[in-house]
Amino acid sequence: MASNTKSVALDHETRLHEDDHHSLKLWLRLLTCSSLIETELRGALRENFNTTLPRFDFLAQLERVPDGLTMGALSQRMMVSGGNVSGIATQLVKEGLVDRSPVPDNRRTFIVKLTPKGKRTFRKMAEEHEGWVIGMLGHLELDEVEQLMTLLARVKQGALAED
Amino acid sequence: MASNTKSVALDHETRLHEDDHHSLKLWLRLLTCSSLIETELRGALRENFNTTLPRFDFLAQLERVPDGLTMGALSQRMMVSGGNVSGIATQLVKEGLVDRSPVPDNRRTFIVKLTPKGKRTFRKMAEEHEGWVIGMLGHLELDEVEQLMTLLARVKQGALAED
DNA sequence: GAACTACATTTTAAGCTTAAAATGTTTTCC
DNA sequence: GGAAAACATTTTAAGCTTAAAATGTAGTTC
Repeated sequence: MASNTKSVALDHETRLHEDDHHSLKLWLRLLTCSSLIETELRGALRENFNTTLPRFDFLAQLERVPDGLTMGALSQRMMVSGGNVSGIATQLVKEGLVDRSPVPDNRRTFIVKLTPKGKRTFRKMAEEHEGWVIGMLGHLELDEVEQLMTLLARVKQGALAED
Repeated sequence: MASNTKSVALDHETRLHEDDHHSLKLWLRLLTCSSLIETELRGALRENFNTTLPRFDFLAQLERVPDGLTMGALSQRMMVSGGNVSGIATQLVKEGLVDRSPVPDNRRTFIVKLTPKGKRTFRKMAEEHEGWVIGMLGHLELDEVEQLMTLLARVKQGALAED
């Protein structure tokens, strides 16, 4: 017996001091959780589909909006800089998964949308992707998930207010 | 009246469908929260101290351990690849904030530790850093933080089990 | 309508990050 | 003790990411 079930993982939280503020403890636990999940998803996407998380994210946002999105809207939704989206778009267009075309009324803007190939490719990936996420979070009870969603909404609120 | 308090933020969650699995919804809310906080902290570190989050993280881990850490231990705690830590170490050594020296008994390993200058520099940054984090998370009640810590421990557990 | 300002996007330069290969060291195992 | 495996770190190449500058377009204001 005596298998030590206490978590002794080495992660962001290791840097905490006993007397650090609870906000800091919370932040580092949050960061540890998202780092773990992100690393797992990135690896799975690479091994199974030879692609990356930002590319997947890009396609995921577009799949939700059949009429497409402007570069700026996509940048907001992906929570990354405009320049970043620009580069990823260029690649996905070259790979034939995405179409980027000008709009008639405003020559500054471009609309990106999935091509049929992009839709097919994304759907295959999305199915497995969901499975990986459930593999990591599916052990939580439904009421635990609900509590988390509510509490994280409060976190989001506070983080957004800080701008 | 009638100010719409409902969040209409554009973020990772925008890509969700109504009928997506609750695990996926939870993951995207978690990711949105850490993206928001990370972006805020990155910007504040740059504006106030002309430094970056990974550099700060590196120093923070070392400050916790006066005797220093091996490159490998640091890599685990920062949750990034060894090569990544290697590059950051080279910079911080050049800036005089960190000392990287061989250990006598094992010529493969290196121990990194803060220099006095590194300690001073870090402490100045850490104080403000804590303030920024409290600015974003301090509005949560103590019992909300406790619930989050418990629930996120469950998330962490599930994400770790997936290896 | 000319000048100014704001906007949408792309480009650029610098730094972060990873996976994989390379290097050098230590341990294991016959 | 020599070969093979494991280990710790660094290097490399490719891709991600950002802030800031550049480009081109639209709106505003006098």
